[in-house]
Amino acid sequence: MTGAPRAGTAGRGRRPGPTETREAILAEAREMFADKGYDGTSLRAIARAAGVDPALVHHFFGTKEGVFVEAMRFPVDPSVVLPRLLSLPRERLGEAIVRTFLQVWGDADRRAPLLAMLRSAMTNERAAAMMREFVTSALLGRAGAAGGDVPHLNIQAAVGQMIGVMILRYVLRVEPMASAGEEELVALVAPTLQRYLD
Amino acid sequence: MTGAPRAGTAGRGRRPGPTETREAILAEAREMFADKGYDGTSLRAIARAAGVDPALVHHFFGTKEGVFVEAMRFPVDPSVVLPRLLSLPRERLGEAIVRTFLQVWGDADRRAPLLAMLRSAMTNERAAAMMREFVTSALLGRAGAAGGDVPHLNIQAAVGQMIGVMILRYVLRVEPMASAGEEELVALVAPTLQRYLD
DNA sequence: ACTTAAATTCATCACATGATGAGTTCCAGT
DNA sequence: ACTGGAACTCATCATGTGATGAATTTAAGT
Repeated sequence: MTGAPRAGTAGRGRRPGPTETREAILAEAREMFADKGYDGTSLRAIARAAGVDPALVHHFFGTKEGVFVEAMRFPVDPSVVLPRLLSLPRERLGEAIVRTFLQVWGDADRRAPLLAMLRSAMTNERAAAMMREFVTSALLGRAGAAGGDVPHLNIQAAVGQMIGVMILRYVLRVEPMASAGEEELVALVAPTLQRYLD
Repeated sequence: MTGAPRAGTAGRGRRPGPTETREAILAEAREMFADKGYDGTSLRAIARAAGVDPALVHHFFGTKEGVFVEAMRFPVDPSVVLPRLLSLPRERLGEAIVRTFLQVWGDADRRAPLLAMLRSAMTNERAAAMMREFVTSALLGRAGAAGGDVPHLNIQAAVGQMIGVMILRYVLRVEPMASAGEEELVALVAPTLQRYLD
């Protein structure tokens, strides 16, 4: 017997076969950041969840912020979605936006990075800066460039409405907001957006 | 010379004169909780800010949660404000609510506990529970009891709108929302609330 | 004046955190 | 077959965390 490494207690060194550990770590990281925010998530907890030594996380991503940045691949590209929305007939804009939000947030995988961003931005200045930047340049910038005559303040009121609803629905999970149906919510808040953006 | 304690390096034991340290600690705590949320604020940081030994914080409040609870004396009593709002003529409700929000949040001292609550609720389950409870029983309960025929979902949409705006204004501090005037905001979002609550 | 209680610090505990450097095992290109 | 690098763990550091118990000084109650 040539002292083959025990199966259960995989020791040191590279594992045989192809490796997908990096992706596994990222997946766990996304989930934990979404759940606890940047500051509330520890490298070691991520490593533990991925069944891996903390140093490996470091090996792949260098620093905690490195993990965060990689984990934040946005699940919705504004440069794709916004033009599509803006090309719609004006009177259907409100409804289309609400539907888009509900669809993206309704899917756990696409919701995770958004939740992570939102949670982290509340207590971490760096994350807040990212989100501020997103709101101002990705949204306001593009909407303005598209021949928009809508005041920035109005756009932000609309963004605020959506952020608030998402918080009540997915962070605080208050009823009945948490389990309201898509149609119900569209009927309720689409007119609000419509009014802001007219 | 009777080895009188040096003035600068106050040593052990009680300080002469009347004592207001407890309040000082609470004040710093409120500020830090508002700034960083529950998890982001450390007992030691509070103590440092108050110029006091960490153990003293413990002496007064027992545990970190104890500090939080004491620091969260709500600066607005729903059982006072809500009836006043609800007794107004229906068509001025939206405006009155927006004005109330802006007033309370405009004052740094009254804003602090609210910000603390909001920030903490995003990452801390216990704080989230407090806030959920607040939304459901303090708001929905009371509004329902006052002969309100407004669906809960509508009320929550209104709450969401206000939460979202406050986040953009006071947490992310995006412009122009951050420095918009009271009248401007009233004109913008009062009609939204009015529609939800009609 | 004496005694109890409150206010305050000091010295610790046990534990979690992010980071680093070195060692081991395997894969891929030659 | 050899070798460079990638994957992976271990041991360890310095620091920060919430909590506790004892010691000291002052204020209040009698």
